[in-house]
Amino acid sequence: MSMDTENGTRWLSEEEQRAWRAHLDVSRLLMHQLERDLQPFGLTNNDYEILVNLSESEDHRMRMSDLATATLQSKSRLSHQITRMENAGLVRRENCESDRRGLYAVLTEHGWDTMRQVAPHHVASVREHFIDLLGEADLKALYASLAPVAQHLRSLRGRA
Amino acid sequence: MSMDTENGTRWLSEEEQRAWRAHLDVSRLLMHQLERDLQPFGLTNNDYEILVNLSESEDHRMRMSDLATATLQSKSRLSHQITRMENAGLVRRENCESDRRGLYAVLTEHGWDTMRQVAPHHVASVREHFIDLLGEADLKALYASLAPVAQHLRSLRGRA
DNA sequence: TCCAAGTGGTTAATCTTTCAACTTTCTTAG
DNA sequence: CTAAGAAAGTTGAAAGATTAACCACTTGGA
Repeated sequence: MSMDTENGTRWLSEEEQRAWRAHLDVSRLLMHQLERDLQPFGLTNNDYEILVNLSESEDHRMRMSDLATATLQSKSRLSHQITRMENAGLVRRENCESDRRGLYAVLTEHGWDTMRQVAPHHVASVREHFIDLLGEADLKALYASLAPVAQHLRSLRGRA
Repeated sequence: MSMDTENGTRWLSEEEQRAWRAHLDVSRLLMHQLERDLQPFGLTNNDYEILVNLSESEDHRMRMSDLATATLQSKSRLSHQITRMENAGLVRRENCESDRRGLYAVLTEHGWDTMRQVAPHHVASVREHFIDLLGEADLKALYASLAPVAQHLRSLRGRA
């Protein structure tokens, strides 16, 4: 059982380094590229993700908290974000009958139209820069590897 | 040759979606977690990455542009970032003899000490939340899959 | 019933990132 | 040798993100 140790630290092996850096680089470069591909439509990655979530929800609406959780943002950040999108006419806030503290973020007509127009381009972008560069076996393996990692990280999310 | 098409768009299959979302989730959750693990040392991921780059460079120094390229940041962002780190005493700017437009970012004593203190914790963090959750085969496969993607994306980086 | 603690969400202040404009120095075509 | 353009870097303002404090409503006991 090797320790690769000097003062007790297990540094990364060559191979581990390479995998780690590849993941890091891809994740940053990819976000950057997707952002650029959305730019012509006047949307950011963040905008788009929210549109997706609302589009896929019952009645095109979601409680602010749920949306925050789904998109991994803080309440505060989401609140600002929704304000901007509201100003852009993509969503509107609506209050919640059953819990008067609560609010829904609701897709507007314009938001829905935008979504329908942009989605195909976005998918194409994801394909071009990621999915289509991987074989089917790669995709399977990738998912199998990363799903547990995501699981682990999500469990840590609720904090200590 | 399936097209999975409706109006010509090749939507993602179940399997593709899953892989894609896994990658997305891991990359965001992971950055978030690493950031949190650096917090006790008063560093951000950004700070840390710059310290790493400088630490690994000849003479603990790097030209601003090279550092910007290496860390995938804009010149402007790096400039601000270095200013902050300069105020924190981690780096200093030094001008370049051979090209009088140029500047070096140089690690200070304090920057180097900080690096030596923090690195072991950071590596532990990377292991705990990523590397050690993957088998050796996973790591190999991951690298093999992602390296070409990174390559592709880097080639697009120089802009249109 | 009442109130203490918890939830849902916003707001203001602060920090970071982006965008566009600018200065200085270098390079190169003529 | 010189002028035009490119490269290196900075700057200030505007946009976005984070933090902490806050208000309004709910809930779960005593």
